[in-house]
Amino acid sequence: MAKSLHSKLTRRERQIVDILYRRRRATAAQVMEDMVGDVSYSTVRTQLRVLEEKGHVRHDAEGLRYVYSPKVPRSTARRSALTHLVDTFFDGSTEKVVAALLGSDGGQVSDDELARIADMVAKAQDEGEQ
Amino acid sequence: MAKSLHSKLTRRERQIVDILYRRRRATAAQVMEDMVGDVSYSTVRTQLRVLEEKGHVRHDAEGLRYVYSPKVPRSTARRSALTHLVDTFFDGSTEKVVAALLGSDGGQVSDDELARIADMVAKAQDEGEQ
DNA sequence: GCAGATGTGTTATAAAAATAGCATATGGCT
DNA sequence: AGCCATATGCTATTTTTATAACACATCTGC
Repeated sequence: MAKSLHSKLTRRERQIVDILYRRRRATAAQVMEDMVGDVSYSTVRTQLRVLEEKGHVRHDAEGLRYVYSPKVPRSTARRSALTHLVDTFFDGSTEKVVAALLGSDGGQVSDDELARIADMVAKAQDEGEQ
Repeated sequence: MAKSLHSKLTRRERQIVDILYRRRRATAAQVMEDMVGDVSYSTVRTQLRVLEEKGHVRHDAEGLRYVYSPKVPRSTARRSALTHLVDTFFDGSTEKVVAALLGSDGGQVSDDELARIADMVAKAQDEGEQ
């Protein structure tokens, strides 16, 4: 099994990369905005640079400023994270994840809801993955 | 939004706690077995102790030895992790996660498969969550 | 009842991570 | 042209993490 990309990042690094995945791309200033707790701009920049050195992140120089983005494609990271989560918390059971996703109120899944699943899945598939 | 429990753990700590979630409960020796790379028994024990001090893990003294388990209920950690993953990689879209789970071969979802989802969900719900 | 395997308690230390300061460059605005 | 806000480049330092050694306790089989 391919080891998750995950595991090589430190706490802060993970936090930053996650922000980049959410935003797709962001400047140091934007990343800083999204950080919990207060971290100096300088610190964030340093982390981004280190992340780049380690090969986890890249930047495009846009005019003057750097716009950072994760080097690993979102779809790849996604699958990796999903696999890890399913293994760790759901005994490798896809069904259990689906159940957890749908039963977020802790309640039962009605027939109507099942019908909705079909629609959701079909729709998501149509959208095509970036 | 409640911040994920996740974020407070270091890399190794996260790795260890994940092992505990997979196994539900484990001795230091068992945790060591599951660790990637080789880490000494002593190291693992130290980490477990630190995790316990920090309140992430607890142990039951069973006869002589300690059996460790995560302090945060699996179901809670689960939901938290799932939420974080959905937000980070799936734009908060439950549908997209379901699609990713089902389309693991990158292919389309057939009607048969949709029928299977219904079964899976119903089954998972029956099992009831621990 | 003793030797060896398997545990725990405690403490030390090297390595890595997190944080941030200072110097300098650029772009826009008046 | 000069100033200010916003950037980057480089470097230093503190804090945290990760690792493991050593000492002592308990159980097990002979």
